[in-house]
Amino acid sequence: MSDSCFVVRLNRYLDLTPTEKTAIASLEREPREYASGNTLWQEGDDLSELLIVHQGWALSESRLSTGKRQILRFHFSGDLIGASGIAFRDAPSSIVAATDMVVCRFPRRALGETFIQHPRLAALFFSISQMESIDLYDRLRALGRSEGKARLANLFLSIAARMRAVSGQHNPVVRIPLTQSDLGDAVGLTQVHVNRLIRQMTEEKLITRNRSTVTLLDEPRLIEISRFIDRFSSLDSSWFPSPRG
Amino acid sequence: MSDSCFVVRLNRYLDLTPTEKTAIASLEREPREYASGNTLWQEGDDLSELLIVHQGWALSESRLSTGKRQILRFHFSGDLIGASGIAFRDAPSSIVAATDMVVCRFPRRALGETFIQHPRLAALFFSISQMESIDLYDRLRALGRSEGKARLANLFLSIAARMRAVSGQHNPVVRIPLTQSDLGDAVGLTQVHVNRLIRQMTEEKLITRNRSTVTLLDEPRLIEISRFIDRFSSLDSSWFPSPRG
DNA sequence: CGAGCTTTTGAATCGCCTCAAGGCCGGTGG
DNA sequence: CCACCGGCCTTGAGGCGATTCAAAAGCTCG
Repeated sequence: MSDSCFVVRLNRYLDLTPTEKTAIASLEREPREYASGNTLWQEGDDLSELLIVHQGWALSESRLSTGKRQILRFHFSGDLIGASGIAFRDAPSSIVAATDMVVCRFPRRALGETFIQHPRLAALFFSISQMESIDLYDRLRALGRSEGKARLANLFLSIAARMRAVSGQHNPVVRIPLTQSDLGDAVGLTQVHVNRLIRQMTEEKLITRNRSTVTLLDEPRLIEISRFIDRFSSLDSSWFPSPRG
Repeated sequence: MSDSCFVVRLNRYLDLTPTEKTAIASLEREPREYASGNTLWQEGDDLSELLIVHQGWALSESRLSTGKRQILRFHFSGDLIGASGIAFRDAPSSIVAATDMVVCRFPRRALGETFIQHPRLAALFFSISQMESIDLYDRLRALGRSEGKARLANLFLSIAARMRAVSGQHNPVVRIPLTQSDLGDAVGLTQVHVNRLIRQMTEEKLITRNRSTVTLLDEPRLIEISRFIDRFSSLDSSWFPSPRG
């Protein structure tokens, strides 16, 4: 049996034992497909399952009663979706497919069993969730304390960093299947202003963008503008319990 | 031995067994004191210990190279500080005492042992960290998609909600030992503008503020303005493993 | 009582928003 | 095969929210 995408993802941070791999793989239920634009679940829905992204992109978003939307996070291959709702019964945000997707389901109750049988995996889950918190810190700082151009630069760099961590390649061309509206809702700007900023950044030879690809032309300057810090490179597992089995 | 403040905090979400309580309490090392304004650690410092707030307020902050500051989180009694840095060796943010404080230290390695011995506690740690992620989602939404007055209203309400969850009391007067600069750095506004907004909100009889207390005069309207959602009331532990010992 | 914070207030400016209209491009149906 | 339609992108004009700079007026503590 070939490794599931979740195993591949977790294995990036830790050398999983065969037992651990089997344990994780056995949690994944049959995959399900969603077409681009579909809603996987909505804010407030009751969550009995978590999802693991097999293929495609999803984004979690939340709407204000004014109709405005904030995009909270992007989910790529190997990401666990819904963990942030595990402390509550209800989903804190909606999940929407940004491209066609394949996701595996993962029963929520199974998580408890995993915590007992595989403390090292529990530690890994905990660590990954902390990495995501740090990612949120960085975005908070970007939204709170930097202007439009820097916010966009930060967004492009952080998406690129995550994609590159998965692919292992360092390509200046990044596939970002988002409209200008989406970008705006992610960084707290209007679509119109995103358009103007992208034009400016193009004139300054920082990036180019067409359709769903963004090319990072001048990464050093993008990093300088946005004070981007790449967090996703390594994980400190020195405090983890030792593996079983 | 009386319950440590960390036990009290965790016990709010789960009925801890005596064994679990002992396990947690034994992790806490001798307390240490910090005066208001002191820095407990700085962005980039090597973290070998986590801290638990015994008394007082701390805030985690991060500085841009422009000198601007973003306050990322507030830490109250019972909060675990530094978990977000556990995935890495280095602290992602600085911690500063907002009042005089007493904190207990908690060796990072001990966390691994706890995960083995007490899977239910591991699940609880995981859940609490997810609650904090959701809190970050809410702040991200506030910073990205609402204007100044709503951001401040949101901040005041969320601090009040957390304080009330600890105290069990519902008092309109909330002690918030922060300057206008601090408030600005938390919600992404300048001190000057925070001042003007507070004056407006005072004129509209939404709040009053002097020194380090804020009085919430009209909570329904504050909630309406800011679309505040109180997340910290309950925890879903239905998926937790059963207790040992 | 003075030093050093915090707060208050004004004036000018800028970043971003809203409203609005038009252009592009791909897909669908006649 | 072309006409049309709906999403997306582009661009302009005007306005508002928030910033910067600046200066003065409390507070608090030694």
